Amino acid sequence: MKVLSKSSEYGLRALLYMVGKRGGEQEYVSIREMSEQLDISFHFLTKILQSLTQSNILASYRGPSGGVAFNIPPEKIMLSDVVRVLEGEDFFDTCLLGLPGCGEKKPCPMHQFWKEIKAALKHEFETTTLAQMGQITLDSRLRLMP
Amino acid sequence: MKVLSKSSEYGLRALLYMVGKRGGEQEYVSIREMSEQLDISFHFLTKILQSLTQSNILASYRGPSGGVAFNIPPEKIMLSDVVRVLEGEDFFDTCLLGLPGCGEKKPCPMHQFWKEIKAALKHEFETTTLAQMGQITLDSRLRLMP
DNA sequence: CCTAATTAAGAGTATTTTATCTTAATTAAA
DNA sequence: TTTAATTAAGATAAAATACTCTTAATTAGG
Ligand code: SF4
Ligand code: SF4
Repeated sequence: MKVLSKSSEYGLRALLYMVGKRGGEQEYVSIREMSEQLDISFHFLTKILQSLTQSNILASYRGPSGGVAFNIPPEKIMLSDVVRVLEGEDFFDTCLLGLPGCGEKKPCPMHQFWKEIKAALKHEFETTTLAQMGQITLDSRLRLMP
Repeated sequence: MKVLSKSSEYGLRALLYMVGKRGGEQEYVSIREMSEQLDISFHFLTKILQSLTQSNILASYRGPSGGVAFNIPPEKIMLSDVVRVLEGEDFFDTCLLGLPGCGEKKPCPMHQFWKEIKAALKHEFETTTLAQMGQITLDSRLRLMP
């Protein structure tokens, strides 16, 4: 059961790395550094973070000692914000069986159940911030989980 | 959020078609017929059903008026049985962030939540039978949902 | 026995996702 | 002002998934 694409996975890992890193404030974090620390393809990660920059979740700065930084404090960035950018707007609105147009009229026996699961997932993503995720996450997970 | 692969989607749709079809008993249903009625590639569907046959969920019969039939009554086939065959054994055992080895030691803030969601999903799939799904499903869904 | 209808099996193709490579633009610092 | 470090952007390639084609095996019925 693959919930998130590699893009989201890598994107989140990078964002969590950034949360863990910023001791004082808004310093630009090098994408190269992150790609090496997290063992993610540099160019791939660059693109992922680019789209987060274009969505104004991150700000970027080119040139030596450039990188990306939070454009919004991570206490205010919900996981759903990230996922919506990287997975698409309809991420929380799919049919369990992969069929289009979840029909309320004559639902299958899983419809109600799936509806609830989706709502729970959505709610959790919409109420969990990057900062919360970051609390425990940095080296205990990001580096050690292959 | 793509939960099931196309294989599972098509496989389930075919199985539900079969549930809806059998008026009396165990007649072999032609794969060609199903592929046309459900608008699924014949050869692709053949493979999917082949693996269900190899897993003894279905029985097959070659030659004129051959096809596939339930080897087990659909009242006793759980959705999880089908999904485990078509998606793999570890379908219900993945990490939300796509990282391997769900670690109980220092879990991220979503770990417990995701664990519960997974358990709920698993439970629902393990307690819902094909027959239950079939009750309402046949033409109201299978044909009309593109 | 012969033919047509069917599933089985495996090779081959197409599409999507994931990853890499190349070049351009920007910026700090020597 | 030159150089090196960096992100931006787009082309290309590899891998995974989804789908198609070809051939073989099986079986009912003429
Ligand atoms: S009724 Fe079932 S199959 Fe149809 S859209 Fe709802 S969950 Fe999906
Ligand atoms: S702690 Fe979070 S990221 Fe790690 S395995 Fe559990 S759910 Fe996945």
